[in-house]
Amino acid sequence: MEGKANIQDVAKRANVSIATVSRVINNQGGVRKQTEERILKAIQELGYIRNAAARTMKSKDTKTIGVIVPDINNPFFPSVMAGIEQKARETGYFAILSSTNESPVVEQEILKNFIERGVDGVIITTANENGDHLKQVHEQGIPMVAVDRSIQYYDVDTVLVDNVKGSYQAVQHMILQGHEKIAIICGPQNTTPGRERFIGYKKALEDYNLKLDERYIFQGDFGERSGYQGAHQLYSLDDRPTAIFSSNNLMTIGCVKAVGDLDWKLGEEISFFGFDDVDIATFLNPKLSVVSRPMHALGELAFQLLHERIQFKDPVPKREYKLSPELIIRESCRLRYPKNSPDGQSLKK
Amino acid sequence: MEGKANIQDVAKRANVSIATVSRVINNQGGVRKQTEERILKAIQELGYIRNAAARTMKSKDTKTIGVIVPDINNPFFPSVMAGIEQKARETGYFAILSSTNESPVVEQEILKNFIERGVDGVIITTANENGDHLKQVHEQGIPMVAVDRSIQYYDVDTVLVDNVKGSYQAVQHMILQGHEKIAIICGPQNTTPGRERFIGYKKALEDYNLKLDERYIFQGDFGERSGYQGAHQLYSLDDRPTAIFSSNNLMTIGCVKAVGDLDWKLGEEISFFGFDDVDIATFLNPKLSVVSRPMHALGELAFQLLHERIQFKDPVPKREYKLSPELIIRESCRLRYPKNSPDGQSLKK
DNA sequence: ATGAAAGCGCTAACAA
DNA sequence: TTGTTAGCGCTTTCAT
Repeated sequence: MEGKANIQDVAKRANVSIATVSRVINNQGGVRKQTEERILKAIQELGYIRNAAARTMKSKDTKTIGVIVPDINNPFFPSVMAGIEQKARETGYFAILSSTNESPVVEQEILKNFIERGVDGVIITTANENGDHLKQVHEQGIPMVAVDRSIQYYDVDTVLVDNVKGSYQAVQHMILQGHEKIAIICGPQNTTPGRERFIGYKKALEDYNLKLDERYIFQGDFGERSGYQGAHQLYSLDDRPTAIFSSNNLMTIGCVKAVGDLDWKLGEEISFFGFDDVDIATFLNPKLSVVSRPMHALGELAFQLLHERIQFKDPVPKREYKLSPELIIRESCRLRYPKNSPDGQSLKK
Repeated sequence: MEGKANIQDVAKRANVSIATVSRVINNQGGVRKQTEERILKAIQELGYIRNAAARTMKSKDTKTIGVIVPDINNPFFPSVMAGIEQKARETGYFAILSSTNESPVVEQEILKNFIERGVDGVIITTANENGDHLKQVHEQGIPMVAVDRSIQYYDVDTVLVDNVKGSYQAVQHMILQGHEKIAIICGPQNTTPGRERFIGYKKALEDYNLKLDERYIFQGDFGERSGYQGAHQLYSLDDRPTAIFSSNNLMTIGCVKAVGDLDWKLGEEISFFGFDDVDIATFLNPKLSVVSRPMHALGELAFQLLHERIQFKDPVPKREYKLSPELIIRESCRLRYPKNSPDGQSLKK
């Protein structure tokens, strides 16, 4: 039983033809009970496992989907992946995962590899929103859905988080707490999340008649270090902000670290709101308030859309979903003027 | 160029035979420059991508390895995976990843799927150290290496972290700081890491002539909740410990949370050492001292061993590596008796 | 330097 | 109910 038994071997041992063996392997019925048992036994004894490559050559589909994420070390993605995998498994699909390390070149390679392997579809958070390199997938007629980052030049189903809404609500919350000098630590403006979270911030200020103050806008890069620098820079201002909104998890960590190092009293001298929940949020005193994204749901929905595309190849027009993030109000954003503006509503436009 | 061009199409368009096309695809040389260019052009125009399934049927190997981890949401695994992936890519291999959610049943399915796909090897952190279900891999002659958790009934190359050493050193450090009442929050004793970390603890106590005190041993399950409960239970003791060693990251988080809730002064009334570094470690005051595992190196080594097995099918005897963890001394473990025992050495056996 | 042809292991249409 | 057989797309001798 060492090595590789094939369908022939099984057929021989069970004294039937390979066609019959194939029938029982695929549960197609139409095989006498007795025969089936004999075959099953042979399979058992031989330790036979069917060769997917050979199968794929005939039946075309692989029941496999490819998943590409940019950074496996960012906890956001494993969570999304878990959602995808679960749904996939339930539906009889198998997900193969790969991480690009934010490199478009690597992404290209992986994509090609996926195509070679004949994946039935791909779910991707691209490292290059431009999307030229995704053309090949399109051309091979392989369904695709984008998660968290949209794709510019191709119409693909997309599942996003409503970044604008999330940051709008966070900033709104701060405003209603009485804050007027609200700073933002931005993400890169050439990424969708970076741009959108900034837009939400601006919109909230505008809606409440607060003017945008350049001094309170720090341009970060989604990395921890830039969050740290951001807090330092804001602290160095003569007229310091009373609240900070950080655009992602890593910058939140850096920012909070800096606030601690500066002995800037969190929740008292400086209120805080972050985009994306982080482990440390509940360990700090006060606990961090954050915008939380529905990661698992994102993954589930992505798979669902993909699966529909795989089943019905009809050219349904592109669909785009925006899931709402949730505000988790903890303790890091406190009333600015507890005496003067008890409900904050007085500020409302 | 829509759909699926195959080698035939390319051959036709370039006015050559499929054999010649195959030669250029695989860089086998022996093709006139001019012809090659014509073929390359045809490939380009047709958007041809070779069919891996068909290729595998002939040439046997897939240049693919399968990686199985138990919990993709535990940050330890993505780090290990990153190490594997990097090394694999460098070597021309492709890694497909899958997570079992600690379910032996799912693990079984994934394994079968990997075999069907003809992976050249598998790297696994099994959800079931018993290993019976790994027999099939063995029988198919597919090389395998175990990471972080060993496998009982089969001889496979194994890459572990020296858990005993790590916890020994951590506890030793506490002892040298003057602590005598040192508690441990254990992991499950039916897992290698759980057992070994407990052994290191016991050994350290023994070497320094401290007796094991049942009251200071709390049996956890590697989950955050049990860490929380552990700290509570230890706090409830009349004769409280002066130091706690936590056996893994999640329990560390729970434990520290409880210590905070109990207002048990960390670093003063209660010293602390944890196994595995955690994000929150440097956010607490005092900062947490921890045992840190070389995750990336673990992954790299695992791939390297696997690759050797794949290349040289000779039955080299099983190899087992234990990488040393590192002590990261921060601030959570302080001198117990700064006056009486300035260097702690006096305690030494 | 190039081509013809034999399979790899499987599925599915057609026969019996 | 079961068997025969024609490929799927590719790699790889063996000829030419």
